[in-house]
Amino acid sequence: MRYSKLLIPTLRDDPSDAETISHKLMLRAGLIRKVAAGVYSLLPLGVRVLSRIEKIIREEMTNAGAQEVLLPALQPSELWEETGRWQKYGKELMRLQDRHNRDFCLGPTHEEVVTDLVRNEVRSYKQLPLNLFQIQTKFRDEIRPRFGLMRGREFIMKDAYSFDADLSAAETTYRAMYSAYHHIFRRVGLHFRAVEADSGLIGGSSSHEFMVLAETGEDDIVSCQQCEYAANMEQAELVSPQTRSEHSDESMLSVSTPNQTSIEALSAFLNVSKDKFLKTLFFIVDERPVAVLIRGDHEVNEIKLKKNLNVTELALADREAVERITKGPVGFSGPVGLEGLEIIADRSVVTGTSYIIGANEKDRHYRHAVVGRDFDIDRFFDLRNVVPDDPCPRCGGTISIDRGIEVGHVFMLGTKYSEAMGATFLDQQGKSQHFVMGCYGIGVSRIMAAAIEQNHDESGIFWPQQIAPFDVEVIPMQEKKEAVMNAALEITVTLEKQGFEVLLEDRKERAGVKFNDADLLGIPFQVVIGERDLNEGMVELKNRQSGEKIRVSIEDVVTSLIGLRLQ
RNA sequence: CGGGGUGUGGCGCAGCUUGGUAGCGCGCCUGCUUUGGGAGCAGGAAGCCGGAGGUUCAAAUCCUCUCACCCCGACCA
Repeated sequence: MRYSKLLIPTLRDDPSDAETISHKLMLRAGLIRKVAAGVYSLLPLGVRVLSRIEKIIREEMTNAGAQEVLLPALQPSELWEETGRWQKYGKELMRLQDRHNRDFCLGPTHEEVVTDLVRNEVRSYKQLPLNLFQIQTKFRDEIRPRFGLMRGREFIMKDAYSFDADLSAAETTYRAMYSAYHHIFRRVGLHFRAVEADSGLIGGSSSHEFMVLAETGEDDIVSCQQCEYAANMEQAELVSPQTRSEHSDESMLSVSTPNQTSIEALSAFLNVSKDKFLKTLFFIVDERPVAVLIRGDHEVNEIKLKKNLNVTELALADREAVERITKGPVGFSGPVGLEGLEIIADRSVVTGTSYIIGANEKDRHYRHAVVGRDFDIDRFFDLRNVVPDDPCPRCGGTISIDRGIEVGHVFMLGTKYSEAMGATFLDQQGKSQHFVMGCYGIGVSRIMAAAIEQNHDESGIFWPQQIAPFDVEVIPMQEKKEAVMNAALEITVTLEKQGFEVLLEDRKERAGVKFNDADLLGIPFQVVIGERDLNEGMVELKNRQSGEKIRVSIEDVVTSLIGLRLQ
């Protein structure tokens, strides 16, 4: 393919509205252009990358026994009413009405549509297992779209839904998908890790996320240095709390702490380490307040809080609510004297231990407040995020916390949707049973962004071979010289015959421009053809990632590249 | 939604404090020269200064309102 015929609008400067590496480079390399916040056009090079990713996904999904369908993006509200998600999905659901004022949404996910399809068409256990997948545009009105393709309001997703006769069959399917996902992410050339995850709004029992390790990731991953344990921070369990017994025989003492409203500030002001404090936070659960106590050096994990309280919605109380509950200003809240609400605490808060707490009074805190003596806690749970000092919940080993980008997610759904929508089949005994379902997502467009996050340098992108927009870029230095251009054409044709996709840099540009753009685009190999070398029958072969350049004879170029190509 | 920031030729920015002819670099078009890591010279095209209202003889600049986008937090592939 000729460069001069392709729309590859590269940019010299970083665009002002991009912050992350992948976002900047996708704009600079002419892969995407923004249309609105979280909405992008994919340009020819972007589409080529995407197609290659899709091809790998299709192959692996098909190998794992799934079959491709294409479900509608436009979906009627009725189906969503059946599962209750028309209400529950909230503002993230892109809703619209047709000319008859009937409600529709643009699908953020397809459990409803696929379950509807299967309940209508599948009657017998003999038709199971069934696993349907599609690669399609999803719509989510994200609270905050960001980082280009990383979190868009419209994005391309591969989603698959499996239907099995019973739990053990469903688990077999789940494992097959889990392993197919490993193949997929290995083939697209990403460094990733599968971690235990929360199942979120989609619901269901067990779930794993596939995380690409990268600084710019939006998730924290907890993983053990010694054993195989790895989990999303949202999910990461904590075993027995570290028991600290700081008994104090002194009675509770009110101290002056003018304007010290944060643990950070208090710790400095009183010269006491943060773990000696107890934070008192208020959450509104089903319109009722709950006080949550947690050590000053810890953070509340809202996912765990929701699970332990067995609710799906909760919110941090606003200033007004806090003042009503504590009868004191925000920033000085404490558990002493609170009435009419449940007080719960993280398990690291230990009965009999003395802490510094808010006094529910402006500019005052209490020292020597002892749990069980000066105030009581109704219930203890695992409520906090893991911190680097915590032991691995499985083996007690050392853990590390890294950033990751979620590119895939597999869920065991069970019968949640089949029950809600009355999707049943007849088993061998002729008895009606609900399908046991699983669902499996991959952020296809996000993989493109994640790949760049992992594969770039100061000059630009270096694509993993398997998903690069082209395999080789052929660069004639003096495109006007007939001999040079002929050699370039000849090499291009020969490579194409060998199955390479080749970008021929035929633009009338200076050498520097071609080199810099080539490095920016990140095609894995560059064949540089210059008059000087050509007179000796040689060309230059450059590996974009390593920067290594070798001189090879024209006859050997193709052979060399075949040797370098990953199968 | 809360907090912070930015909107000026295609891209990156200056000008705004102290109102008075809209500017710079890159890119783009023409020509000549150059040609192995973002060329030089000459000529040229291109901007309702995000939008609306106001103040003023006069607004990119001051005031009010609005919209869009980016970043930090709660959601997720």
